[in-house]
Amino acid sequence: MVSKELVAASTRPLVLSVLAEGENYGYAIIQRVRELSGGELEWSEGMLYPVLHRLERDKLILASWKTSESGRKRRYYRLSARGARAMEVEQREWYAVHATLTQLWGAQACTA
Amino acid sequence: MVSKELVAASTRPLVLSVLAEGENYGYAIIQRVRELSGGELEWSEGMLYPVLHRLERDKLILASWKTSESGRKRRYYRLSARGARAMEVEQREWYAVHATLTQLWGAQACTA
DNA sequence: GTAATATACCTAGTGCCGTTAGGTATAGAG
DNA sequence: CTCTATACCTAACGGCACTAGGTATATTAC
Repeated sequence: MVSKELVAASTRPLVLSVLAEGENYGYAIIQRVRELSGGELEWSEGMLYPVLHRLERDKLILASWKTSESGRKRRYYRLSARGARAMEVEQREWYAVHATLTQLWGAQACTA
Repeated sequence: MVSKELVAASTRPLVLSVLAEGENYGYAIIQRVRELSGGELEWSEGMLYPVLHRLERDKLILASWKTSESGRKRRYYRLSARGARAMEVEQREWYAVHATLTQLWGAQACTA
C-alpha cells in the first residue's frame, strides 16, 4: 500500500514513463505498473482513466481507438513530444525531492 | 519548482525526518528544507502550519511553546514514537515508488 | 526615532485529484 | 450459460496545497 499523496505524485511520471516504452492502453498500464512495483502500486480504474483524459486534454499523450485481433476495442495512448519533455521535468523534480529525502535518511540513496 | 502533488507526497516524510534530527519549530523547518533541497523546495507558511497541526492531532509529533533568549515565542515540535514508526512507513513507501520509477528510467538510480 | 524587513505564528476560500462506488459491454473459461 | 477477466467510463466525497490574507515582535536601515 502507498499513501494517496504518493500515488498522486507518481501517477503522471509513471504513466508518461510507461508510454515512453511504447504505446499502450489504460487497462494494460494498470497491470504494467502493478508488475513493475511488485504489487505495491495497485491502481484503480477510477483513478487512471481521468488521469489519461487530462493528459490527453493537455496534449501530453495522443489517443486512438483500435480493435485488437480478439475483437476488443481499446483506446491506445502514445507519448507526444510535449509529453516527453514533461516526463523529463517530472523526472528532474522527483530526483530533487529524492535527494533531499536521502540526505535526511543517510547514505542509502540506492535501493532500486 | 516542484509540482503540487510531489510537494504533497513529500511534506509528511520531510517534516518527520527533519524532526528526527531533533526538535524544531515551523519557521525553521521551512528554512531547513529549503537548505537541504538547494532551494528546490520553497514551502509556504500557509502550507506547513496546517500540516504541523494535523501531525500533532494524529499524535505523530508533540508540541510545546518555548521562549527563545531573544524573547520570541516559538512552538517547538518533536517526534513521538508513533511518528518515528510513521516515518519508517513513509520511507518504505517512497523507496517502493522510487524503485518502480527508476526501472522505467534506466540504471541511473543515483543522482543524489 | 522610525520605517522597513525578517521572524513567527495563524486561518479561510478555492481548485485539484484519489477514492469509493457505481455503470456498460464483450471475450473466454467452467 | 454463468462467471470471471477484460476494457472503458462517470459522479459524489474528502483531503490537501495554494493563494491571500491577518497579527505580533525583533532587528536592521535611514
